[in-house]
Parts: sequence; C-alpha cells; structure tokens
Amino acid sequence: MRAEQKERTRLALIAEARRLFAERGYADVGLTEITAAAGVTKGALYHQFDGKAALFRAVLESVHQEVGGHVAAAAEAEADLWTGFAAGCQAFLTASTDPTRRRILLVDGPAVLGWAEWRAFDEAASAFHLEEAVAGLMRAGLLPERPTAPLTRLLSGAMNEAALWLASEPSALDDTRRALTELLESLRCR
Amino acid sequence: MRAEQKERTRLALIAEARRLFAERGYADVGLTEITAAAGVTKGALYHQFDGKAALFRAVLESVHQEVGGHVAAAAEAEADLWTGFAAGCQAFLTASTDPTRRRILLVDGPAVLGWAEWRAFDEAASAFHLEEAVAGLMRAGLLPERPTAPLTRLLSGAMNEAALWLASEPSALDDTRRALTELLESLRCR
DNA sequence: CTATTTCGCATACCGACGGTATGTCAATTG
DNA sequence: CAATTGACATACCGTCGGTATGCGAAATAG
Repeated sequence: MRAEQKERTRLALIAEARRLFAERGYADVGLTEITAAAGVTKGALYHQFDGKAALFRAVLESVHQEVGGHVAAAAEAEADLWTGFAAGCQAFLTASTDPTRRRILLVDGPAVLGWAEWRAFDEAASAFHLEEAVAGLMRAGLLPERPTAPLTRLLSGAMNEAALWLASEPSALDDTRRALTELLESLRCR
Repeated sequence: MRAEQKERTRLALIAEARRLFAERGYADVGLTEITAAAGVTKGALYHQFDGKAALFRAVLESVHQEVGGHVAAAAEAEADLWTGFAAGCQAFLTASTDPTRRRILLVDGPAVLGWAEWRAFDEAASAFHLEEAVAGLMRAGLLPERPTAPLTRLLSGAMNEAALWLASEPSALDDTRRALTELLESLRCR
C-alpha cells in the first residue's frame, strides 16, 4: 500500500531528525543531512511536512508524548495521591534529562516554535498532568488552596532547569532528586 | 579619537541588535537589518564581532548585567538577610519579565549559545547572587543545610519559567509573586 | 487486461542568509 | 610629511530553507 510507504517515510524523517537535533541542535542540522540519513530527498520531506519547523514540531510532539507517558505511568503506579505526585515529578526529571530529549524539549523547543506554542505542547502533555495533580492535591487538602497555574509554572520551571543542569552535572543526580523531594515536601500541608 | 568611534559603533550595533532580537527573535533577524538600523554595514559588524553569535553574546551580556544589577540593588536595599533574599527573587522576576530582556535571556540565549555557555553567563550575573544568598541563608540557619547548587538551580528555573509565563498571562502577576513568596517561605527554617 | 488517474517522491532551481576577502580613507605616529 | 594603522565599506561566495516541476509506480476504472 502507498499509505504504508508514506508513513514509513514520515517516521524515518522524524526519527533521524530527532537524533540529529538532539545531538547537534536545530540550527546546526541542515535538511540535506536529515533527508540523507532517512534515505529520501528534500522533496519527500516537503511532501510530508510544511518545512523545517513543521518537522521539528513533529519531533517535539513525539518527545512530549514519551515524557508525558512516563510521568503518567509513574504517577499511576502509586496508590497514594501525594506519592503519585512526587513520583511523577521524579519521573519527569528523569525523562527530561535523557539526552535524546533534553535539548529538543527544553532548549530548542521554545526558541524554534516560540515560547507560547512550546507551552501549548507542554500543556497538552506533561504539564497537564502536573496541573491536574496540583489541583487534586489542593482538593484533598495536601496543598494549600491557591491558584493552581502559578504554582504549576514554578514547579515545571524548577524541574526543567534541574533537568538541564543534570546534563552538565550528572554526579549531582542524587542531590537534585533529594532537593526536589524536599521542595515538594516543604509545600505540603501539615 | 578613533577609539570613541569604534565604541559608538559597537554600542549602536548592540543596541539595535538587542531591540530586534527582543522583538522578533535571533533567527528571524538578519545581519543586514541590524547593520542598517545601526547605520553601518556588515563589514563594520564583522570588524567588531566574530559573527552573528558573537554579537548576540554581547547583547546577552548587557541584558545579564542589567538583571544582575537590579537583583543586587533590591537585595542590598533590605537590611535583613531573608528579606533581601526574597526581594532579590522578586526583582529577578520583574527584571526577567521585561519584554526587552525576556526572549533574549530565557528563550534564545540557551538555544543560540548552548545551555552550558548560557549558564556560565547566568552564573556570572544573577545566579551568582542567588547561590551566594542561598549559602548565606544556610549559614544563618534560615535554610536547612544542604548542597547549595541543586536548590539554586530549582529556584532559578522556577523564576525563569514564571517570567516567561507572565509574558503571556500578565494578569497573573500578583498571584505569581505571592506563589513565589510562599514557595520561599515554605523552604524557610522555622 | 489495458487506460487513466493518483500520489509519493526526486530533481532542478531560486532567493536570502551568514560569512569572507579585499579595498579605501581618515586618524595616528615618528 | 611619509609611513602605518585600523575602522569600516564593497563585492563576492557557499550554503541553506524553500518551491516548481516532472516522473514512475501503484491504485482504479472500463
């Protein structure tokens, strides 16, 4: 079938683009290199995507879905609401630190798509879980009742930055996980 | 004097580049437009800087210095150690939200220079104050004794993200300032 | 089983961009 | 005042993202 062939090309382009973007960054990778790695030509790329930014968007989407999946899985594996929340945060930290995701997700993402669009993706994936969790914890009396959005942004940013930092200081992993746990605990209602 | 002329050209290029980068982002502004706005040609630019990225580096440096100055001024205006810390954080939030700084500092900065180099700039300016403050608060017994670096990164990231978010939700300013204050207070030793 | 259409993709090409090599002229210096 | 420096302009190059067009195989109709 032709549709299968089309999908194969799409997936190959996304996979190779993701690999190269993760290694060297969006700006330093040309379409020629991506298409060559995927075994097609620029014509194929422009048949599948609206341009370089659109290809990046597709890559970012796959990254976001993976991260969101890890976060949700870790959170749901815990019975307790608070424990699930903490586990989700740690899972987010781990998933975002992964070198196949970090740069695409946290560095190039906002710059290429603009922060507003990047945030829309973030919201649809991992940040959605985070804000839902925050809201749930407030309802359960585990966090003080406040507007959820600002706290969610603060927490999201803290974890994003920590993930980037861990890339350059991998030995600080344990300390960082502890610091994150303590930060969350300090917010908890007693 | 010739040196004065050189400095004038440098400053004009930095000023115009900053304005344009802040408005439309690094990738969408060509050197032709920058040099035209500064009243010189590309030759002058390449005489002063090693390239587009080097010009951006100079721009980022000026932004960082401004932010660092605001943070330090706000912190030193308070007599109390903790109050100065909190004021510095709020000042950082305000200074980073400014549209002439936000995009350059928080979005394009990491993408253009790479996160590692961006962080070196951050460290030299505002993050230095932050980590010093955290260390001082631990010595004074106002924060639990822990490794300073992870907590500093978490706080820095939280404020960065909040600043970006405020750009799209300016009405949330008060809520966000409160949320930041409460976050800091919750960390404080009692 | 051919004729025709469809569509995934390759090829060839364009304008614009970042970057470089070279030229020029005023300010400095001895 | 001759020689030199250096701040800058001009002209040019290679490469990139993007577009227009054509081809050939698979799907579909008669």
